[in-house]
Amino acid sequence: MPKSNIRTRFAPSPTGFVHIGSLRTALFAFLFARHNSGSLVLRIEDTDQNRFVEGAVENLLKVMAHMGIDFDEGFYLDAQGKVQEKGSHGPYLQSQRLELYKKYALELVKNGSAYYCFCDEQRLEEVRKEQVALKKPPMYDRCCRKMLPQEIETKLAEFKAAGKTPVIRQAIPAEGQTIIHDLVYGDMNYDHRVLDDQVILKSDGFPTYHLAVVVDDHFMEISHVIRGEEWIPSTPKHILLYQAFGWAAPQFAHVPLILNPDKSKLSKRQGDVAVEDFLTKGYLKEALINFVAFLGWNPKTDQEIFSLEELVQQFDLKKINKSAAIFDLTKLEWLNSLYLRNKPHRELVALALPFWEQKGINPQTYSKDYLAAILELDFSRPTILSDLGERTKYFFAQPEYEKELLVWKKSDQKDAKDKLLKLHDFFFGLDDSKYEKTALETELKNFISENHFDNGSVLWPLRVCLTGLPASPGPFEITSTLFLGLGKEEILKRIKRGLDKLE
RNA sequence: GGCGCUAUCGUCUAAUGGUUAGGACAAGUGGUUUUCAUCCACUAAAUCGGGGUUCGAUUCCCCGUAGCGCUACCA
Repeated sequence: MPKSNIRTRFAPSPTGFVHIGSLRTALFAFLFARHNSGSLVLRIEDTDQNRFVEGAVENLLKVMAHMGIDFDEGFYLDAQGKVQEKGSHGPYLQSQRLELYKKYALELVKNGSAYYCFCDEQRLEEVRKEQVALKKPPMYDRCCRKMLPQEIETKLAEFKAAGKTPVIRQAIPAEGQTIIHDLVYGDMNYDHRVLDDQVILKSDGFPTYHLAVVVDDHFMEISHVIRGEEWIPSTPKHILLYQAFGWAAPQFAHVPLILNPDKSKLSKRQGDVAVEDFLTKGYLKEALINFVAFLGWNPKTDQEIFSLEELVQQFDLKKINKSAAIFDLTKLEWLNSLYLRNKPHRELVALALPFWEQKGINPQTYSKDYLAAILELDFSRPTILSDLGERTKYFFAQPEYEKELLVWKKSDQKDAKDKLLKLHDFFFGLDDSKYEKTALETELKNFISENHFDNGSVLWPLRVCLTGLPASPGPFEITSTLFLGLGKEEILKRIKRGLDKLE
């Protein structure tokens, strides 16, 4: 596929799980790249050594691949499931780019856009305390920025002798302002006086986000930065860094936050935020993608159901809205049930296997046709797959239930027993060829009308002794399906069991 | 505290300088049905407040209010 010059990236930190917000940012970047025939780069921002989680990249790749999001550069999983790197702008792991950051931090020091800071944590803390007490915004007081060249030399030597490394801070211009031209939010103006002299190179030799993101986006030739709204306040610092380097800044598109139902920033604590959690609960990737895409974006039409391909076709940064969206599960559940209902049942079997196994059922011992048939008649019910095992367990084993359940609301125990007896005879005498669903329905309905029975008086007890449940799919389809999987004997056995209960 | 962003039914959102402010989910009611679900029909539900500009503002501007974000050698 011919590529345009549009290059965007997804740059998560390796926290070990994929946050719903991350998924949405990744999705938007992916959609934007694909819609414009651009490239999508995956970069891992592991500059905080304390945060690195083993296996995080592998997990991320797995989840993204499952969701249908793939990257042109960065990392991928090989046939053995091992993490591999690809692309001509690497390395794509920030911890492997340390020399680069250091080099460019020093370049800024040389041209006066950054400076060494020798202040220790204790002093910074005191300054901060004082400022807060005076109700002033807590910012670095730029103490080291005023140092003379000789002082700096002395301090540097002192630090070296003590085996310490000073940090490097960005020197924000004292005056003026920086305007962000955001593709989503429009123009935003920041006065330089409110910008802090941020640390850009830490004493452990790692860069902070601000330096790393600028250096990497520049050298990875990123044309569009798509990231969360929480980054807006530090964007002017990034723009200033680009200027200090003499580099052209990319375009910025900040996307609105996703909120908890209580309107705080979506976080763990308040329920699941990890994509993996939704997947293990049995949410379909299609539903998740569709749902997450509509958090902060919509096509400006009435269409609500979108495949990933359709999203790629219609995606437009201009259609992203500015206000944060609450992450409310009810619509996800609806979407999920919709996708579940529309999914080919044979395809669903593979997805359903683990949920049966959870219930102690071994689905492998049954035919695929039977499993598919079970899903087919269960399909109008579930919103997620996780309760599938519980709901369909009567297809695998005799159900347990109270005898009272056998009695239809408009009938009595004696009648129930009578009907079950007649049903037993009916099924006993029914030819195997008549167990097909529609044929069975015709036969049973004839049987009922010929005998002048009420539908309910017959169908209710039948349904109950087959399922043991107060609510289930219809009796014709259940009987027919049971016949397919467990045979006529099992049906007769369950009716007999109902009769025994009524003795 | 400072800076910034945001503001339409409960939720996701559409629309417009003049409309009965639209759709979807959820809710409620009714129909279909042996049960639940599905399906169908219907109902209720919103422009944060105050000022401007204008013949006319929900829409444009200002102020306020509220919510949120940022304010680390985290990202």
